[in-house]
Amino acid sequence: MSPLPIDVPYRFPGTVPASSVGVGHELLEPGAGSGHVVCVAGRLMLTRPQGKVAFAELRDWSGSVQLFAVASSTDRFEELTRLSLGDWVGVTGEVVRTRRGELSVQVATWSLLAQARHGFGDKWRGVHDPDLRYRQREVDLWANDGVRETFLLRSRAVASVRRLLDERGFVEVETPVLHPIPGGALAKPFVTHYNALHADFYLRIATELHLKRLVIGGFERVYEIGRIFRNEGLSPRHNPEFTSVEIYQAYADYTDMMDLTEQLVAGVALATRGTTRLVYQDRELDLTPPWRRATMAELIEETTGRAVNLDVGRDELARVAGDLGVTVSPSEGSGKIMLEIYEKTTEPGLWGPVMVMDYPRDVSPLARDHRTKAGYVERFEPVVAGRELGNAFTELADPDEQRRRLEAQALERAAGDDEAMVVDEEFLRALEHGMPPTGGLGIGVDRLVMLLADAASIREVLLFPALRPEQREDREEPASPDEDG
RNA sequence: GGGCCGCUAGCUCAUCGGGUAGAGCGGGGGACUUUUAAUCCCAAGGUGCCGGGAUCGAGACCCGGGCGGCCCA
Repeated sequence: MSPLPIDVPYRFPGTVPASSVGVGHELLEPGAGSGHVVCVAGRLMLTRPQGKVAFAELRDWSGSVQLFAVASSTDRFEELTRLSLGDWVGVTGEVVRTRRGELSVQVATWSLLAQARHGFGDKWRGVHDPDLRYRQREVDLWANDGVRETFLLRSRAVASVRRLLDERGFVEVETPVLHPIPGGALAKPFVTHYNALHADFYLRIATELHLKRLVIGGFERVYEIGRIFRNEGLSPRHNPEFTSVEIYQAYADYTDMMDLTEQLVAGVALATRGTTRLVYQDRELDLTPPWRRATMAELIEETTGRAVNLDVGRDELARVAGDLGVTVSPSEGSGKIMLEIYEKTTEPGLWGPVMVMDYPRDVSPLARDHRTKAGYVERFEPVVAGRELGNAFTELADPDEQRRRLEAQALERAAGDDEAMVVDEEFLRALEHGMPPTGGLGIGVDRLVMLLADAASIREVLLFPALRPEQREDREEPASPDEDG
């Protein structure tokens, strides 16, 4: 490429959005000028030089507008026609309509704002290689239609979650990401080292325990939107770091959280898509409240025709699991077997939305015993399109019972379950100060956005999804990081 | 970890019953005073992911590895 003399200005003030240029000029006749001079800036995405005139599509965040340049009236015309696709320019000129009727900015003066040394893929087909799209999202955003709209939708979805919760009197907080012991969920953590404390710490696997401590501290309605880290595999539905919103409401139980779930999800759908009746992966999905509510046992029986519940006993559960092709290890108790049967046979086929209620107690160490059903807890998961969108309980507030549950977890951990919880004395001490009856709800923000954006893969809704580090042959291995001197 | 699919020019993709590689776009040069993925002309651009193997001959076939996608664990 012939290097152009670059004299990039420090600022290019006074621009208007490209998509707004035509506003007020709808009646401009083909071939006519408006007398109205505007500044626009963005990238050149198409160029059509024609000798002594030239056309280009200038695209900015808002959309695009055609640039029209004429050798006799455009500053440095020849230089302008030598620009490459992807170059950033700022132009000043009159709003006109060309003879063919295209509303345009007729360039009078212009500045090169940045050069694009690399292309943005095929100008018609963009880039398709998933690795390239995710690794170089800055390219994907320009090359492929719809990508920026997805992330704009995500931004609006998160904003509407905040607005809906704020309207209901919830207070947004931020709690630590680095935890001395992992807690609040059954998951493997990432480990890091805290130099100042000479101790290993864990990236949080949930925000649950700190938020409950805030309820104990008097935050009766509290929530946190934040990044969660789980040291597990990558898949089209899983990214090791993802975003959750966890919500706690004092004096409420899980039925209240079901109401809140419906209202929240439907509200976000309305705010971002204008409707609660969506299409997800070519299938209708109606998020309009109220959603169906059914127990796990009912749903398993609907799907399999078999009675799967804690009353039938472990041996019978294990037998049914075998019949259904679900493998069970000898160490698993009734609750775990029931959950596995549900997850293997029933959940993937639940299109929903449906509130799946009443989980076995021994797989739910933070939820309160069901008020009428022995062995179960008051817990539900909202399930949409065959996967859980969240998780919610009537929270366990009794410190003695919580200690027993955590000690049981610790035994399972000692027996080799590295997703089991550990006893968190700080949390237990907080519970001893008294937590009122409380409902808690967590929603996976990424999965919610997938539904709204009709995205099949979580990577489509994460700007920079987790990827293996890029192999660079032209670069040495990074030296070990220096200790802070 | 297992199965299936893929990896060819900067991008998107072809090619073939094994005979040493093509197009469009982009980038470079040129023509063009109203284009809309402008058009036309010219030239450049490839260790066919890497490494082995059978073959007179492999990008194609076989084996191993790498990376990616999907499915399963």
